[in-house]
Amino acid sequence: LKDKKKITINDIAKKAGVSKTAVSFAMNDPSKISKKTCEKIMRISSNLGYIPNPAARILTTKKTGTIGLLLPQNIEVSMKNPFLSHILQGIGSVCVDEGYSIMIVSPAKGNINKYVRNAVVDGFVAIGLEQYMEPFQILKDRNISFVCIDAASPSDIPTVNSDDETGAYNIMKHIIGLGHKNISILSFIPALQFKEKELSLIKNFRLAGYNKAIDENGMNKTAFSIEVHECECSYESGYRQAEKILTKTGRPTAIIAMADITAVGIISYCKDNGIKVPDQVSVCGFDDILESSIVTPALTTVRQPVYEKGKKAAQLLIDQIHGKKIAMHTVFNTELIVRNSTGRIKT
Amino acid sequence: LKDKKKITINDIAKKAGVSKTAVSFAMNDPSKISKKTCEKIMRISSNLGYIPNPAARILTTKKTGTIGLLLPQNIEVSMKNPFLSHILQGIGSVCVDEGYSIMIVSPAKGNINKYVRNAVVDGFVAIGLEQYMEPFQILKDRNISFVCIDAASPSDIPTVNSDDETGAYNIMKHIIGLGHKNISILSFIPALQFKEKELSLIKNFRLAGYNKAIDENGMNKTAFSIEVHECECSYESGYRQAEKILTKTGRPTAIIAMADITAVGIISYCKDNGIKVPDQVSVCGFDDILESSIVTPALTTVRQPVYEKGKKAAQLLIDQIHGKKIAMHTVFNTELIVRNSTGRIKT
DNA sequence: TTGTAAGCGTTATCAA
DNA sequence: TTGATAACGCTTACAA
Repeated sequence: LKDKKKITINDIAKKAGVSKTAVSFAMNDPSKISKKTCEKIMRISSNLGYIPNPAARILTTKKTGTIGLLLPQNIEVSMKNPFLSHILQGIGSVCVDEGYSIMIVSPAKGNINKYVRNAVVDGFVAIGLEQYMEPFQILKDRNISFVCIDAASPSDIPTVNSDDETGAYNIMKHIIGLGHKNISILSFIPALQFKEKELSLIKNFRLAGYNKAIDENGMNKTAFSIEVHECECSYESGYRQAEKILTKTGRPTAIIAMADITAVGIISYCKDNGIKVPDQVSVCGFDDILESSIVTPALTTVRQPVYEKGKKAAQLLIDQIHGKKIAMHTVFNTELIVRNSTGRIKT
Repeated sequence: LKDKKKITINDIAKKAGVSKTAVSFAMNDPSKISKKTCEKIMRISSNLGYIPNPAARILTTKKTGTIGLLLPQNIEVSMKNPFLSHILQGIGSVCVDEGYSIMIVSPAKGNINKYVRNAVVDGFVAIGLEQYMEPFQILKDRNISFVCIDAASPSDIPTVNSDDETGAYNIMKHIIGLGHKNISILSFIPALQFKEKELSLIKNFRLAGYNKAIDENGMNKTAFSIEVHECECSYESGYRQAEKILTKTGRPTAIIAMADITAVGIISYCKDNGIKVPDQVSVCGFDDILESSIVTPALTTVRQPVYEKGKKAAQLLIDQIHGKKIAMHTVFNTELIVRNSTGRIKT
């Protein structure tokens, strides 16, 4: 840690009375040297505890054996949403098979560009990264492979998405069908700065889906009172937002969250404050994470294959790194899951 | 991605008619060159989209700006336990402030040593890593800083632990106090291979705690029927284990899991199969994750400060990397949280 | 089979 | 303020 000097390939070569080449071969491709030499080298390097310097190796091989997961929100905030756990499980399932490690690259000290630049990875899976965002250009400049999840990069970059608009449409249709007209939507907080304007597309697709359901309903649009709030995707934020929304007069009879974990927070607030779900307020979400089926009442939501999205993105990325031809745009279907947190409006 | 050749510091130097040194200064410490030169260099490198090669930089600076999180189980399995989300949030909270990225280092292709060797990091936070395990020696050989969570490394390595024995003691005392005598314990699955023998200390500490409560109870030990099963820390495994345990004759009246997520899976199994918790079987866990207070009935458990453990470990690691003197062994207290999933045995 | 030597792309040293 | 030049530690043609 302190004094003990780091052992290098030179030390081993010297001690073994061979060249650096021999040592390198012994470590990487023993077939290229005699068994005897190899054994001697391995014995010595083992005794001295020689570990090849990873950075030096990467500098020449140009292979890191790790992929980056690029997140628009800082890691602490990101991990508050179990959505990310499922993404990570999906990515992980591929990495375990393919032999890659995962590096989480996200804003720190109010800056993400630096970390995108410096990450020692072979490629990135990026969540919610649009082409207007700075990291997008950095990845281009780095000339590195990447795959986008939940983004609409209409460029030469592979994307993995869910059919957000249809999912949103279906759940709003469900809510309207239950007679709700006073509805609060809990949307996302804009993450990375845009060069141009605000147009987080996943959010817009969902809003479009919600609106479509309202428009198609046949009723006069003015019959509805729809409010959109921005909310961090976390249990605590859902809880707090519920307090804000539900203590006002003229409170909504239904809350549609864009993330299940937010909806779970809302349900907890209701429980703690004697508000009956769904009798007094219907609550629903988006994702279908584990927590949604655990909570009581179980959450009505739009299921999207989160694990599969992570898995698909990672597989695409690694195939791309390996120089394979890959599909450019993958869209997964969603499914409306009706459980017990939504119900017909009481008159 | 394909042909477009990577732009290096040489390209910029040539184009700007300056030395590599000047370019390096412009990127890293503009105060060392004239404003005019700097601007010219920055303009050119911006136009060409120059990003310094991270590996090359690290090779000379010997600083990576990332810390490794070393997990004994593969990432997919590890992420099934929300425990890890909380650890990551804690580590993340420090990294956001200190400007570090996180790399997850875990077994892949049935091998972890390779990844521990090759990880480009400034240090590690290791979970459940005992000194008898191979990665421990690799970290030593790498001469790299590391901090262990949930391990008893009685060496010169800093550790962060909970008082597992007391926590386990308290919950077993609670269960015994409710009259239970036929009890199943769901322990961990051994992860990394040991050089010597199996002695995952966190597991042993907890078992010791459970046993202590039984011994102190004053009753004849033969009055008890205690079974210990090994179980992966996941919802699904809990669910499946519940099926195995609860469909046997002479089934236990109480199940003590060493992880909350396992207990949550058990409760779900019971719900799905008409087994009343806690009337027919009491269920409790360890950790106190978010899911434990969401599930119905809410889970009786031992709270340990998971987030704080991650935070503390990361802070210790980064302080150590920065050359500060740090505390060697941190132990957090636990707290028995009695909720509704445990109850007095029905006669 | 083994060794020499040339990169790899930075940063750091030290004159100029 | 600048710019050669020497590390940094490894891999890999190419020679021997």
